Amino acid sequence: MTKSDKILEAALKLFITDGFHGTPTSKIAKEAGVANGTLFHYFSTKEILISELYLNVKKHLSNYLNHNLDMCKTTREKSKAICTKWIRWGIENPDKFTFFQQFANSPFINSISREEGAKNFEFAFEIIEEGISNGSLIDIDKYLIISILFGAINGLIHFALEFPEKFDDDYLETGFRMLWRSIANI
Amino acid sequence: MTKSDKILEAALKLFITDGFHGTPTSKIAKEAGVANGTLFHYFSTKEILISELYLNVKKHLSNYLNHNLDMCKTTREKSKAICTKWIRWGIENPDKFTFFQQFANSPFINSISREEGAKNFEFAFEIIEEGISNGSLIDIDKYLIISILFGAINGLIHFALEFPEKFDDDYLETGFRMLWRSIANI
DNA sequence: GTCTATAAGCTGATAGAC
DNA sequence: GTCTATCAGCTTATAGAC
Repeated sequence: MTKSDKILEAALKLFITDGFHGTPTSKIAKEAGVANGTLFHYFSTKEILISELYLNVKKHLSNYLNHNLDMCKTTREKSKAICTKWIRWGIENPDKFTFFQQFANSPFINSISREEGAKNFEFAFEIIEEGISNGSLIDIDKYLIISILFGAINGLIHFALEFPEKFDDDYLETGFRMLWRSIANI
Repeated sequence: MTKSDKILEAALKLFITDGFHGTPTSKIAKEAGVANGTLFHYFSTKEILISELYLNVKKHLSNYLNHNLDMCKTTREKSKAICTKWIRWGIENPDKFTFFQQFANSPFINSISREEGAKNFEFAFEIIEEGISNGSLIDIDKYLIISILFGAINGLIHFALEFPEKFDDDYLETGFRMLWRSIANI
């Protein structure tokens, strides 16, 4: 593990407990086991460190969602794969999930363009588009479908993180059935 | 408007653009048109100021949701009233909504107990319970229903704030129909 | 209650040796 | 690339006059 990775890992851990501004760079360096100056060698400002961490986590999620996705044929299968994987990702990576939510609801997100935000997630939009044109999804704005889906998935992850004993395959089944009923054209 | 209210108003405005730690108390006082010391006369620490603001906003939302709710009879009517009002509240109070989201996803929320978080929203849980027992809602954990609903409503508000021209009565109709289909027992 | 003045402590970032 | 030493500026909070 490179020093750069150690710094990002330490930052993630501290950010979710103390917040962005509440975490001094000195503390990040200490937690990462590197000198203060080393941090600024890799990330010239604190803000750059934060956005690189965000891009990192976003990439990690999109890779996770994309994995083996081409094995699914119908819109429903693809949607199910994405939704359940997303929830799994949240449960398996609670720190990354929390950071993602924190960042998405922080003023930092404004410094990132909408294109950059949607980058690596084009495949999700394509699936929604495909579903609308083949008639399996209701015919409304694809961004609206994504917004609702995204919000509901966050809700499912929040619940499962709060009550871990209730999380199992059944939970994923039930959860997806609820999501699907809200967007399916039936 | 009291000085105390002016301080809270200024804090809300600054927090959503600069973040909690990114907003100095001196700036809040200046924006509110009061002296630095006056701020600490009303709120002995910055943290207390932040949580009081949160309780304030939460109360504002719950009052908004509760208004004339007893005119609704069925579970569906009550649910619809709450969901559409919640979305309206978000559109009419974008600053409060943004602050609420920011706070809910910040480390500050951890200093507040779950009971305190759910306070003033007991009526929503009661409606869900009622719906489950009278068979109009699917029979799953009420906290799960709330989590999904809450997430999806946030998604609907986010979308409407981003594309204000798409927000109208039709939007609320379509939005609620989607939410209802996911939780209704049909 | 409201203000001004102030301090102790911390923060992001730099300089320069190795 | 990595470290130590250091600073200039800002931050929360207090003290005390009015």
